[in-house]
Amino acid sequence: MRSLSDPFLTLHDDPSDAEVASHRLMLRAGFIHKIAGGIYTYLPSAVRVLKKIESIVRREMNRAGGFEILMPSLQPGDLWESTGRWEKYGKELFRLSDRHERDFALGPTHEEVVTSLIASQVGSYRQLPVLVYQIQTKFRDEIRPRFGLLRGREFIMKDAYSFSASEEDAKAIYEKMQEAYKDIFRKLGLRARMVDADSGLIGGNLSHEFMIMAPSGEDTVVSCSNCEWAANIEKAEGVTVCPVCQGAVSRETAIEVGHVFYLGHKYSLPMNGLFSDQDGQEKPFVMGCYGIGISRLLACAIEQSHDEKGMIWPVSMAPFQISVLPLGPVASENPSVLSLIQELEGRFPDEVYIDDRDLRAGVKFGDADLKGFPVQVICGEKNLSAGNVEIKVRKTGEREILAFSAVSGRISEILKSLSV
RNA sequence: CGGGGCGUGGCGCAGCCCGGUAGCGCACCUGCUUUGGGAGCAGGGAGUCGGAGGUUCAAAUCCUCUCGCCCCGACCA
Repeated sequence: MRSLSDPFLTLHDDPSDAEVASHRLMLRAGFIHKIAGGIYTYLPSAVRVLKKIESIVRREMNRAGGFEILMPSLQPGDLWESTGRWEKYGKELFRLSDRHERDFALGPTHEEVVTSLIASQVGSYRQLPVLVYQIQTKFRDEIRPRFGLLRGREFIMKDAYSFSASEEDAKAIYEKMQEAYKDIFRKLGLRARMVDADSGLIGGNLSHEFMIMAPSGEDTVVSCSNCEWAANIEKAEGVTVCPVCQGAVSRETAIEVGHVFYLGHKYSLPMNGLFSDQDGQEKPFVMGCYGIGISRLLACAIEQSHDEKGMIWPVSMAPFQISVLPLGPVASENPSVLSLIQELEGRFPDEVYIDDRDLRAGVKFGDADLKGFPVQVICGEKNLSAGNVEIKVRKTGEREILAFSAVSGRISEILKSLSV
């Protein structure tokens, strides 16, 4: 991709209405555009990150035996009546009515829709367990949307739902999903921590959250300095010593990026989600549900990895892995540079961003650091005339001067070393 | 919903207290010079001052109402 054709500008000044790093940097770097409070357009760079997050999530969900579906956002009110949540969900549910005055909701979550789906498709224990998931836009009329993509009224979520014949089977899936989530965050290059959690409006009596430690977090995690125990403060109110090993506990702010719930019969009972068991008896599905905030992860990655100059993307999520900066008027026409670009595009397909704008070096450096692609290839005239180019690693600031022929091989090594 | 703050070209702001018909920096367009860390000169385009009422000869400025946005608290991926 070439920068000349990129219509979305970067900003030199910080936007006045953004406080936290991810919000500020995404506005400055041209990743998002606000249309109303808590509602954003994702611009090309952000979309590329979202697609990368989605593809990692999708791969792990499929590996865990999930089937991808896509349920409607527009949901009939009666469905919500059937579980009592039309009342209980309160003001956070976006409600609307059609031309016949029938009630509808914009889905904030999909337990009702998915339970009615599976109830209609699955009648026998032989068909169980079932794991379905989707990646979709959710709507929640938040009390206070804030911090850009960290708390929006419209956001992208991966939600998965499991249906099992027995409690044991259901707990096995629950544990499998915990492992899948750990894999996902590790592959994304994020440091996440699993903690005991309260299950809130979704319900059930067992749940764990996945937390990204960050000063801008709205949650507080209480954790033991001695063993692995950790919990959301909501769950660990008043706790002064670790309940497992009696060790000392400390508190840290964090951002919730994933949540797994063991639901039991909470939705299957009121909604008549029944199957015939081995003994011919009708029994309710034992359910679980599992969410990951996809668009929130985009913001979290920045919260967890940035400096005063801008974003520092992990290789797995970077909009582009490589940016090429030809400096000066003749560098972008230089035949060696052109063939280097061609070579890079061949070896790293769709991962090369070329800043071929006719701008001063400082502007290009500033934008490259702001956008934070992992490796910068700097083609300045002095190095060019000696047959060399410079490589800079965004994360460490390390620079190397290399012959043209060595560049793409060296970048491969660097990307690999950054990925672990 | 309570408390605080803010709405003036795309972005950041000044002007408001003390009314006189809109200004600065960045960005954008044209030309010349410049070219390894956010260049210089010259010229140019762009704003119903969030909206509606009111006071006044005259309102960005004063008054009333309203809408929106941000931050702090009670909810959540």
